[in-house]
Amino acid sequence: MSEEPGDPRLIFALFNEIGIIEQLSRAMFEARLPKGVLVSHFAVLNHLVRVGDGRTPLELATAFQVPKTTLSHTLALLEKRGWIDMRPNPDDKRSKRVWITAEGRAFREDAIERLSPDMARMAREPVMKGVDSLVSRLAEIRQYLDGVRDAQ
Amino acid sequence: MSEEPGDPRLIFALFNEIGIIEQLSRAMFEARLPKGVLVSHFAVLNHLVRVGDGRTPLELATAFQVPKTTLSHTLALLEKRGWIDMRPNPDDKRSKRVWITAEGRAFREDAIERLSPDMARMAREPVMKGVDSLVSRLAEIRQYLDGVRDAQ
DNA sequence: ATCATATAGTGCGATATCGTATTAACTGCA
DNA sequence: TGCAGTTAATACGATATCGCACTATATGAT
Repeated sequence: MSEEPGDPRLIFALFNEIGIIEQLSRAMFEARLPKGVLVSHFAVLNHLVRVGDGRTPLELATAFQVPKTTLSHTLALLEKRGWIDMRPNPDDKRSKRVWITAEGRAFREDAIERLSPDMARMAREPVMKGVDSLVSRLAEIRQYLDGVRDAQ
Repeated sequence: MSEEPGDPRLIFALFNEIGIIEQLSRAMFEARLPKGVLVSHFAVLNHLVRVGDGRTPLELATAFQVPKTTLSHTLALLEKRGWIDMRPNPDDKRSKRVWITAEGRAFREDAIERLSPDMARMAREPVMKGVDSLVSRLAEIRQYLDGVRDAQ
């Protein structure tokens, strides 16, 4: 009656494919972004627009699942470039809140313009057919992994 | 008659999920590996065993889709730790061939032992049901991206 | 055979990522 | 209220990643 257990090697294979695709997509994105701008930079700005700004650094680190020191570094860079403002968090004096500036928004829009042709081209490829269910599937796995991690 | 084009935002979402899962899985793997050993180190040793050693550094860099300077750095570390040998390539005096040592094999086996319980546990999770078709799907996309990249 | 061009690997410098430790502020309980 | 333990952010140091440039060697055209 119990479920047939899957092959552990398939889990290895899954993360292997994901690692290589991550590598390829990152290289592809960064080839389109202006020199010196990495996906990690763009991702923060994009998140601030899509999810809304006024987040704390820790909230952002959790969202991206990166150590908070990594995010601290990224935020310092974005602030130096004038793309975000970090202001004190009135609710917690240890903390801050991150706001995207007009320049940050403009940069993000420009970056999306640069990336869109590739995205649109890929979206038309037969290999991407039914990608919505693939994304759902990956989202489930991501949520599961999130949960496992939090449980540690 | 033409195919309905997919939504470019789904492609963004796809790479976003993949990026986060990569981050999570890497953190999880590295938590199990001995201190100072990264997934990038393990991946090279694993590849040398699975695909066979005697590869050139460039072949390895291509397999992992990382810049050759990155791999050069990794190989230097693995050699310093005694896990690989780099010998001249008799077919091309510019080049080298990479051989895994007995210590390298032993380390890889030990690493797999450390990782296996997690893999086995995940393989039993309902969320991983049908993961074989997911892996196939990702492999197709990876191959497509490889091709696009080579065409540049 | 010569030479222009391409390729394999690495040195170097810039930056990213991450773990550890530190500081300041918060929280909960005596 | 006071204090112990927790938490948010960051400084710092170690290492990873990557682009650029360089050297040695290979290749292909004449």
